[in-house]
Amino acid sequence: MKIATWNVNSAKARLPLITDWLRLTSPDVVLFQEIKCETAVFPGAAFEELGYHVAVVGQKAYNGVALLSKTPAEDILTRLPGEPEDEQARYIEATVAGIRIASLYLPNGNPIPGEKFAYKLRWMDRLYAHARDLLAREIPFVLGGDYNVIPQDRDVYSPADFAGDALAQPETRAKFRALLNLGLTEAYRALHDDDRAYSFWDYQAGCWPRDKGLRIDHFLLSPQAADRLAECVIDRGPRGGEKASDHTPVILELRDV
DNA sequence: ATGGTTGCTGCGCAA
Repeated sequence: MKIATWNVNSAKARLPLITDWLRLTSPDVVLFQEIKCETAVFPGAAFEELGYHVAVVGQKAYNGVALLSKTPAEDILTRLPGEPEDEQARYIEATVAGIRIASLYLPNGNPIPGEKFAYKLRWMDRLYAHARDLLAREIPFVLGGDYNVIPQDRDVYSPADFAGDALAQPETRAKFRALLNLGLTEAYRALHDDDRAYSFWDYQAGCWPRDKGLRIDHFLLSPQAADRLAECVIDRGPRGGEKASDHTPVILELRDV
């Protein structure tokens, strides 16, 4: 089973690029972040035409996540538990082919200090609690998306430039490590030891042509999902095209059972 | 380079 995650930075602005890529790559499951539209105006029909079932949680202008699947998604959860008053559309999770799969858009958290960083840390605590709950229930799962976390200095072109950034703070990294220490596997790093394996390049200051990127889009796997881990690759192709998102897709391959 | 770009919105904000 091939599962892709992609922060598309507007589903509508990126629609032709996305559909071209789906035809080319044909993932079984696709996780989008930053669709930047309300649920009702998400261009789901364009994906249904390609054979996908579509589950969406959107909001006006900001955030928004979606989960596409070639087989139907069941038991769809549209919010991360733990803070009922949180209205931001950052989490969707469903069962596809017997596995819980989530598309998540973890808060950016800048600037620091401030309410946005506090929200990021709370959100990470909620993700931790939820992952722990799924583990306790022995439910196999894959948590994919834009984590807005630079796990290690090697995952950014210039650690010094990000020393004051929410994506690389010690507290941010500690909470990400805590997730791993629950027994989760970070798919890309489990298989690859290379540097410059970026998934995001800022639009500004020629970051893409200069390869000044960050690795912030990740897949975290439960032990049962990790047993099936076959490959994880970053597809830099879509970042180089016209009207590109600032993120590029990451693709996970799980062996069939 | 106290710069630079993009999307959505509504004449700024988030990334």
